[in-house]
Amino acid sequence: MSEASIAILKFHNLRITDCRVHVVKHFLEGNGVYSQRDLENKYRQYDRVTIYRTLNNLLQAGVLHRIPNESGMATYGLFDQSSTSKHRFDNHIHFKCNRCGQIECLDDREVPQVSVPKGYSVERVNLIIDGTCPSCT
Amino acid sequence: MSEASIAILKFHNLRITDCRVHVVKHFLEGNGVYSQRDLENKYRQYDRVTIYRTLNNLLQAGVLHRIPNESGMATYGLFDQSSTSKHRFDNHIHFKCNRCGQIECLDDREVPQVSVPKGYSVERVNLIIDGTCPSCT
DNA sequence: ATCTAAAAGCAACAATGTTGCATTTATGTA
DNA sequence: TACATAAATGCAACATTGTTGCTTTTAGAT
Ligand SMILES: [Mn+2]
Ligand SMILES: [Mn+2]
Ligand SMILES: [Zn+2]
Ligand SMILES: [Zn+2]
Repeated sequence: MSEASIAILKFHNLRITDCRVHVVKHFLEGNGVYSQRDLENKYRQYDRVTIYRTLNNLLQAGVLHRIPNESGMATYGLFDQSSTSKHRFDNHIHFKCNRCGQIECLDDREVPQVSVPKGYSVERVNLIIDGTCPSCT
Repeated sequence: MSEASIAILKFHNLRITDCRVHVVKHFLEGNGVYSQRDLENKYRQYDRVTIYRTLNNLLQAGVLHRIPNESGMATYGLFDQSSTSKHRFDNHIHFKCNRCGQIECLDDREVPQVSVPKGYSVERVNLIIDGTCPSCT
């Protein structure tokens, strides 16, 4: 599956490097949400600073998004890469299981319309749902 | 305004100490959301560990709640203390201004009903809106 | 006034984020 | 293919935040 990974990097005008290919591949295959820690553990061959910078690069390029997290450790998810997806550059729902800790993107769900007080303008909406996932029920 | 602060601590069966009174007072007066850093800067007379533990105590007692934040720094807000508030122990909306960085609780807004895929159960919903606040428009 | 559990202060350490710099590498061009 | 150059990597160093253990101090009950 390096092909898909490389294609994504090329599409975003990023140089093809081993670390980037591996990281994107990890997101593509896992279909989940990962912290820098997760990637460091998986790919010991790269310096943690390289992974840190890789994540930042992918974030800035719009390949990944960062997910707000009350634990204080940043987590990252792949943007839905299909051009038809409404959620590509859009609002987003995440589900966090309070049992196993797993965070998932619910890409297929619509973020409900929200109203804000007069004077506020909305740029992005992050909806984070806590609860129990199917595997932990 | 120490009175209100002390009343809250008593209500939650917490000992009345200078640090706790100051911290709760800060939240009461500011009506905003603050990080440990903010409180350390404001109240230099307390050790940062004391403020850290104070925040944790208030969190556990249910005086404060912690707000998910993609920056990786924990932020805290006061729970609406009015007993009639629907949001006292409930779901919650926060607004973060991308210009000035200020985070606010929108206590008077309802969190919209959300549907999750089959097999998932919802315990809590956090809605974080990014945009521009009235002062920065 | 005394007692005791709780809180505060201090030192130490862990985890994560961040930057500077020398070296290596990817990629466009001759 | 070889070369030039900007970008990426690895490594060291440091900043910030979170966390714990232990001793001293203190709040609140008796
Ligand atoms: Mn996501
Ligand atoms: Mn709040
Ligand atoms: Zn689970
Ligand atoms: Zn603002």
